[in-house]
Amino acid sequence: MITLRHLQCFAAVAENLHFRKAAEQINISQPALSAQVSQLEEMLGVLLFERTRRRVLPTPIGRELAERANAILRSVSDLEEFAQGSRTPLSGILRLGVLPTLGPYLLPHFLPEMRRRYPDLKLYLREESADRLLADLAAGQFDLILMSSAPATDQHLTVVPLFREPLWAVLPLGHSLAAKDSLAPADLAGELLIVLEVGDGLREAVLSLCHAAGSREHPDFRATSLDSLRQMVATGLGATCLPALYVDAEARADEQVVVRRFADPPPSRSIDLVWRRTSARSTEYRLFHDLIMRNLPPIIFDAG
Amino acid sequence: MITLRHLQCFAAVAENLHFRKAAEQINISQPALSAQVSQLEEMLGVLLFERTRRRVLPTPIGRELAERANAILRSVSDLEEFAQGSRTPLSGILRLGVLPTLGPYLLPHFLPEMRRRYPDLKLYLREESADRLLADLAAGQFDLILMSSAPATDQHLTVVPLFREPLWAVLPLGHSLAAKDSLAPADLAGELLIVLEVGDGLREAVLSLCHAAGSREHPDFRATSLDSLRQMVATGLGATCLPALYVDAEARADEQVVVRRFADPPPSRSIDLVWRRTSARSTEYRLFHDLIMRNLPPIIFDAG
DNA sequence: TAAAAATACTCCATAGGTATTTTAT
DNA sequence: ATAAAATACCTATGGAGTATTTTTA
Repeated sequence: MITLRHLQCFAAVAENLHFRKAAEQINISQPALSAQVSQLEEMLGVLLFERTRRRVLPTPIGRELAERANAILRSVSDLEEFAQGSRTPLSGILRLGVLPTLGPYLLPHFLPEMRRRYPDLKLYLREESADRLLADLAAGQFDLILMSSAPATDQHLTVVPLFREPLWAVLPLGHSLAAKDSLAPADLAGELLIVLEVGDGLREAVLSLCHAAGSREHPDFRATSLDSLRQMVATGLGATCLPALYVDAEARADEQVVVRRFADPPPSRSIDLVWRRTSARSTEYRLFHDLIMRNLPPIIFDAG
Repeated sequence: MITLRHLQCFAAVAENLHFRKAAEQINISQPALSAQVSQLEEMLGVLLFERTRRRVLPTPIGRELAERANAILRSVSDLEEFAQGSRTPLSGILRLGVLPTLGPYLLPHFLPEMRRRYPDLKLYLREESADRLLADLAAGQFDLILMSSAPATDQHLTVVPLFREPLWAVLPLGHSLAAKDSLAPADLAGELLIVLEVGDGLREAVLSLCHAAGSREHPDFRATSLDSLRQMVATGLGATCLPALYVDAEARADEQVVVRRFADPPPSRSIDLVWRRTSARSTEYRLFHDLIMRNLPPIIFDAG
């Protein structure tokens, strides 16, 4: 079997065109070097050098192979160097999974600082439902996920709470509740609330709010995205609750709907950062956590 | 030191995501495999896999490094394969040195068959003077040279005579000797012959002809290429002798000059194939020799 | 004769094997 | 209890060293 040692010896001789000098260069004895080179020639079935006592010359094949050997040795050095470089925190590739109702509204807040502080980090982003996020994290498709209400008891996971994201009431224009500055849950009594089709923390939070307030899920309409939810409210189908980061980014400027906050404590969903307990780079993920927290807009208050 | 074995073991685990299966794949025991992988992790200072008893997952760095490791292993296989392939005769690179007064007129004769029979041969051609050819052959810049009157006594060289190339007389239009069908050297008595500036067998042959015939080198003009020699004859500066392959290719069709052959035996220069005695591939060079000889035009007669 | 590579030989590092333990579900 | 990887320990291959021989200019 060919070893890197063979290639290293071969390359040294090809460079120095002299066995003794080559041996010195790589700090082995000349006989050891000779042995490696002849062994390589034996294995390849090819004469690599013309040897005369005066000079050592690579054969035509030897020249070609020397180039290839050097390329291989360089690749190995590169690999080592890459591994070395990867030890600097938050560099290399990080595959982050995130909820579709969270990613587009949270990420813009911290990505600028992330790029500034960790320019060597390549963030691969994919949006998935909560179920998929957990499954793909477990399967090794994600390194890290951002989700709502992560299962705190799973022994395989490390779950770090980030914050609670408040919900805001979103009403059609001219709705009677629009007159109030802030709402209590009970104000929603009797309302029909449009909720999301699939659960990602929002549906659950809104439903529990309904339960507390004596309001009901709209029997005919469900939405599959926050944008469509807002559109449906705008067309007067009913009211809904939307998460603060979304409201901040998209809904506040929409003049077709009215946005009202809840009186403290508002309904909210929890947002967590989750990784496999066995994952290396936990310390890096903590840095990631800190970076997100530093960049939260004032609309968010801390986890509790 | 990282070895290919390390990379092979690492790649196998990255592929199988299972130590025992990976060990089977590369025919070693599972503990040996584990040892190699942890040793590699130790050396790189990086965790390559997350190990749980249920599953083995590459870390982000591990994924990147696995790709690199695979690339390296592929390169090594390629190298071996290349060496294997190079054992077919006359394939790969062959650096051929040739005289400027010979190459352009001889090569077209055998290159077609060469390409046909040895399509994998890459012929690197460079034209140099005889001195340079010998020096660069000795220095390993050429694998093989085609020259005239190679030094037969040099112990470092293998010299194989190819053929003798006859010289033809080339005269200005209307020259008195143009009336004769073939010339004897003595016919040139009193003529002024234009000769080449540098020696590559031609100058010497022509000068010895002069000596025998009682003619003289032209005192005012010398040429540095066969084409300029012919031009100078065409402008009436004097007569000259040109080698058969050149005459065949270029001078015969020139209506500005008259070409006349010499009676047997004509003046001629010897053409030899030369390589370093220590060179591998001697048998290939013999094949090269045979191929040239098979493709000589009738104008040439064999070496003797 | 001298300079360089190849050979002879000895030694030891380590890759690899078998048996066993550890670990986590 | 089980499945998988890690650990312990032993063996033997072969890489590397020193001393010497061979080769050829």
